[in-house]
Amino acid sequence: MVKSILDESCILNQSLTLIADKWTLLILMALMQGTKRNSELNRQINGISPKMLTQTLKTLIRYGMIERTVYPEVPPRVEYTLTEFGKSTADPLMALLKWSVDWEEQLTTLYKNRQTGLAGKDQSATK
Amino acid sequence: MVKSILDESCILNQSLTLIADKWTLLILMALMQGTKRNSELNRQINGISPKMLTQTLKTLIRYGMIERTVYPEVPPRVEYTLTEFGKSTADPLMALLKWSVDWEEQLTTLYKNRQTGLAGKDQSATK
DNA sequence: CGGTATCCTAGGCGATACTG
DNA sequence: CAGTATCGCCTAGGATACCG
Repeated sequence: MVKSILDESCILNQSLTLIADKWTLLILMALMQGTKRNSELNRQINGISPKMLTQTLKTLIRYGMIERTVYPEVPPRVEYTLTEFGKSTADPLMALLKWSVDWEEQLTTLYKNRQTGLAGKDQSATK
Repeated sequence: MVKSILDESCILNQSLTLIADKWTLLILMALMQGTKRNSELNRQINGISPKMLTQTLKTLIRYGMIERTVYPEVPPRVEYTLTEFGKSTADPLMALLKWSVDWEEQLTTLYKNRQTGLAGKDQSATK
């Protein structure tokens, strides 16, 4: 009997709307290791653009999931740290990581074969 | 020592690209209860449009996460079931559900206050 | 009922350039 | 180095209407 799942689906819907985002999750995951600077995150998160980094960080600050600390130094230094709320995402995130590793083969294959465009679309323009 | 997280971040990136989608996760979650019909899913998943339902189901079939069964009856009946691969998402999904319930208050507040537009934007047009 | 096809708009997101 | 602002593509995804 898993009826409760559907009862909760509304909450799930909300949480997914808020954080079910690739960059959001990747940033949270990266910060699980501890405080990091903007440039570190930029380097470690494969493929994120500076714009999306800053933007997502700001959102996470609004959410109260991370904290921003500015050090008044000459070469400016800003550090980001997880709050307790942010840290609380560790459980689902680790479960997801484990799953990703367990199914790595399928996932990699799917990733490579994933469609750039849409299902029945003409692919002649596949640059 | 959590270095491995970053080493795996590429796989995480891949899996997130594939399934870190609100509707995808909601559908998987709904099917955890067992086989379901199109209309059932449509009813139980809060706010999904028929188009997104069909589209996401098709993607999940391509991924090999669900199976589609057609019953050649007069009022057509089609059922969707999780494959083993699909079922394997139960762990991360349940962890996420638990987290959502644990932090329900914050999430609901954030959800209500979430911005429709962008950060520093003019909100005079907030319809 | 289940699914497809078309239209159409908001906004995600990269690229680029500029401030402190 | 950290961050903002601007432009512009291009896609997600809702609304609507039509087939088997």
